[in-house]
Parts: sequence; structure tokens; C-alpha cells
Amino acid sequence: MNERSEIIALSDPQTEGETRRSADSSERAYNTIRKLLVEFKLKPEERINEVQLSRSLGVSRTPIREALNRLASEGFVSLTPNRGFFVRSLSTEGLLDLYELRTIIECAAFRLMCQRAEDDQIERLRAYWTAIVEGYQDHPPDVILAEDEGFHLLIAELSGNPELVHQLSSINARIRFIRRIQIEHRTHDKAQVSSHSAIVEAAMNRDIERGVELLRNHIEMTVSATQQALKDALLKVFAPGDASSKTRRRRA
Amino acid sequence: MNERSEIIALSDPQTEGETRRSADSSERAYNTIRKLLVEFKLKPEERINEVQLSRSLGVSRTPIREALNRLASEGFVSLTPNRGFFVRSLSTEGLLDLYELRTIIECAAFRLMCQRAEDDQIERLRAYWTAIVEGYQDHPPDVILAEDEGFHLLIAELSGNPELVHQLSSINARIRFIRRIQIEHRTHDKAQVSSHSAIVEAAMNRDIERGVELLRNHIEMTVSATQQALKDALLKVFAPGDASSKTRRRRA
DNA sequence: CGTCAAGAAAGTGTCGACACTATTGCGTTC
DNA sequence: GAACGCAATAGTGTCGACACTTTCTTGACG
Repeated sequence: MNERSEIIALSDPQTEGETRRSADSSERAYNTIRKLLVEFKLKPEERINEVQLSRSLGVSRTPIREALNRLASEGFVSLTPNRGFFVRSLSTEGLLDLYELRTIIECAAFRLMCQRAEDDQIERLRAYWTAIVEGYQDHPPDVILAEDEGFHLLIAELSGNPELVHQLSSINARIRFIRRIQIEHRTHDKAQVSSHSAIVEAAMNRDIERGVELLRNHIEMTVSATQQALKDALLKVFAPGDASSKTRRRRA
Repeated sequence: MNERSEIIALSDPQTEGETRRSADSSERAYNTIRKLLVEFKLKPEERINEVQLSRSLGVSRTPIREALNRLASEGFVSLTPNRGFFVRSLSTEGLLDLYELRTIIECAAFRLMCQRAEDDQIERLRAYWTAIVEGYQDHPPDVILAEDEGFHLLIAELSGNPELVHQLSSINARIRFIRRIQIEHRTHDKAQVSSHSAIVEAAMNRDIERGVELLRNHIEMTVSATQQALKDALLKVFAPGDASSKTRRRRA
């Protein structure tokens, strides 16, 4: 029984018993597949079988392919002509590059925010943070992650440049899987909290240099933990006993 | 005869008379449609008719849709559920945001290049520029544009971060249409040339601050010209007599 | 005359099928 | 027994068709 017969329900289960095709299964396929990627249900370097996926999700291959194309331009998967889609690899360098890009975007966003945002907008940032800071460390990992991303996204929004928001969202999605693992480790929660508070303070003082410095440290701090998290991720993904030789190929 | 019956040949015309479907028409559709967008054959805000396009390109709707999905995640077009794809609007703010993002990426790339690149890599940059500087101003606009993009992309490559290359490529593609118009105006060729030379020099001296400053000016210089270019673009696109009221909608 | 509604037309979203390509397994040859 | 090639299988790329949604047209009603 090689056929993986488990049915992965689409995020939004269709409430109707009728077969009538209703809404936008392409969008749902996108969300579902992205989740599979984030959660390592689809493993790095693995070839994605469209037919199998379409059976699992209960839709035809068309919406699957549309979703995969989107995911390809976002960097989640890659497309090799006539061979299909492959899950993005889980290389350390790739991740570090992504973190570096994130730092660049965030620092620039902070700078622009300080230069452009009105006081009441900065106040929104402060309010956002104080609203969640209380129970921050006690929240479940997913919530912490969402709150953290929300904080940084808000800075991007306050920069006044929607492109920055878009870029940051995209980057966040791609590093989310590893961040979640990091957060589960609970390595430096306290440092995170004080970082955020300090960033808010710098924003209120419009102190660009300090804010940029804080952000840089804030992100680089997590980068150091990424190395360890990656090892754990690899262990978690290629379960013990799973001879990963199938995916271990020569690399140019 | 409302049906626009002109056949737009795909970039790579099929040499065989036989109808047999050969290679990757999705990729070709992507390139062709992107060119149509860049050249304003498809006008801003316009709704894209998939059937019409597929007839023009001589392929079915499937590869058209795949191409459009890719173009959507790259920001060339937008997708409204059940209504289809629309050409990205030609708003000034949007373009300025993009230029701003470009400045951010490029300055960061320069910084990283100075910190990381070997001397012989910097030499490659110098060589690239000296190789093209001679006839630079006499080249046709498309060539100038390609050479300029190549120069900046090379800096991104030398930063050692492939993500920066990818981002910059994507940005370039999106602002290419307006840059081409700018270049056709031939406003400040000489300034461009000397900018590039100065940037190379700063790179060889590993003078980050100077290089960043040069880049910032270099790009912002073109931004000022963008305003004018945009007006021209609008005129060019919505030909005289074409009552553009159809596309002129209220904006929030 | 303008407004609105119902029907017609146009267009998108998804499907199943088929052509072509890559991969796997098997038999042949040395 | 190993390397090679060939057939069988699995999988992607594209197509034409159809269901559903939006948009346009037309005609009734105020």
C-alpha cells in the first residue's frame, strides 16, 4: 500500500454534501499546500506528485497547479520543466540569506516610519505592543509567532510603503516553519520582549540609529539560534529509521 | 469587428508545420504576456480576457492562466475572484514605492559586496562597466536598459545573497516599462555614466558610505524624471481620442 | 423617459482526458 | 554478473468542454 491514502481535508471544508463545485478551490489549495510545506508534511527536496495531491485535497489537478505556480514564484517550491515541482530545500545558507533580507527590509521600514509616521501612528505601535506584552511568554508558540510577525508588519505598514509590507509578509511565510521551531525551544523569550519594548521606545523618540541597531541585533540574535533549530528540524523531518537516501542526491 | 483579430506570435515561433504540441508553451506565454504588459499593449487597469489572449497566442487557456498566476504574484497583474485578471495600475505612488524598495535593496547589496567580495570579483564589476561604457550613450534604449540592469544586478550578485538578486530582478521587471520611456527621453545619460564610474570606484575603495550615497542619488535622480515620464506614458497609452473614462474610476 | 428585472451573452473556474516526457524494471548481450 | 538498451509505467503539460458567475441587453413598468 504505497498509495498514501490519507485524505487531507481542505482548510475550509465544504459544508454541502452536494458535489457542486462552489468557491475558489484554487485559493484553498494554495493555503492548504502552503501549510503542508510549513509543517514539513511535504519534505524538503521532495518531488511533489500532483495527482496524489489532487486526490488528497479532493480537487482536480488544475487548481493544484495554480497553487503550485504561485508557491513557486514565492520561493516555496521550484519547478523543473517536465519533471514537476520540488519542495524548496532546507539549506542553512538559504535561510541565512532570507534572514539577511529580512533585516534589510525591516531596518529600512523602521527608518522610513521614523521619518514619516504621525505621532498617533507610532502610538498605534506602542498600543499594539503593550496590548500583547502581558501574557506574551505564556502564549502558545503559534500565537507568539503571529504576534511577533504582527509587530514587525505594523512597522512596515507605518513606513507608508506597501511594497515593504508585501515583501516582509512573503519573507515571513518562508521562514515561518523554522521560526516556529525556534520559538518552541523558548530560548530567549525575555530578550525578545525587551527588544520589542526598546524598539517601541526608539520609535517614539524617532531615534533611527538606535532602532536600526536594535532590530539588527534582534534579528541576528535569532539567526544564531537558527543553526541549532535547523538541526532539530532535519531530525524532526527525516524521522529516525527513514533512510533519507532517496532525497540525498549529489549537489553541484 | 470588435474582435481584435491580430495574431500575436509567441516569442519562439514553432518551426514545425505540424500541430504537435512541443515545448513548454506556458513559459512562452509568460514571456509574451510580460512583454505585452511592459510595452503597454495591455493597458493599465484593463481587464485581461483569457479567451482572447489564448486565441492570439495560439494556445489554450491553461498555459495562459499559469502565466497570469505567475505574473500576479510578481505584481504585474492582480486577480479578482470570478472577475479575472487586471493589468496593474499605473499610479505614481506605486512606482515611487517600487523605486524606494529598489534603493533599499541596492544600497544593502552594495554594502554587503564591499564587506564580502574578493578583489577579483570587484574587478569583474569594473571590467563589466569598462566593457560597455564606451558606446553606452549611443546604444539603443533597450540595450542601455539591459546594460544598466546588468550592472546593478552584478552588484547584487557580488553581495553573495541570491535573494537580493531575485528581488532586484523582480523589481526591475516591474519598473522596466517606465524606465524604458525615461531612457528614450535621454534626459541625463552623462550623469548616469559618471554615476556608474563613481560607484565602481567606491567599490574598489570599499567605501561603503560613498557608494550608498551615490546609489541613493543615482536612483533618486531617475525618480524625479519618473513623474514626467509617467505623464508621457499615460499619453502614449491612452491614445488621443480614446476616451479613457472607462478606466478612470473613483479611487479610495 | 428613466428604472429596474429578467433573460442572453460573455467570461472565469474547474474538470477529465490525452499527448508527450521521464523513470523504472526487465531482458539481452558481452 | 554487470552494463546496456528497450518496453512498461508513472507523471507532467496541455487541451476542449462544461458549470457557474458576472456583465450586457432588452423590454416591461412606473
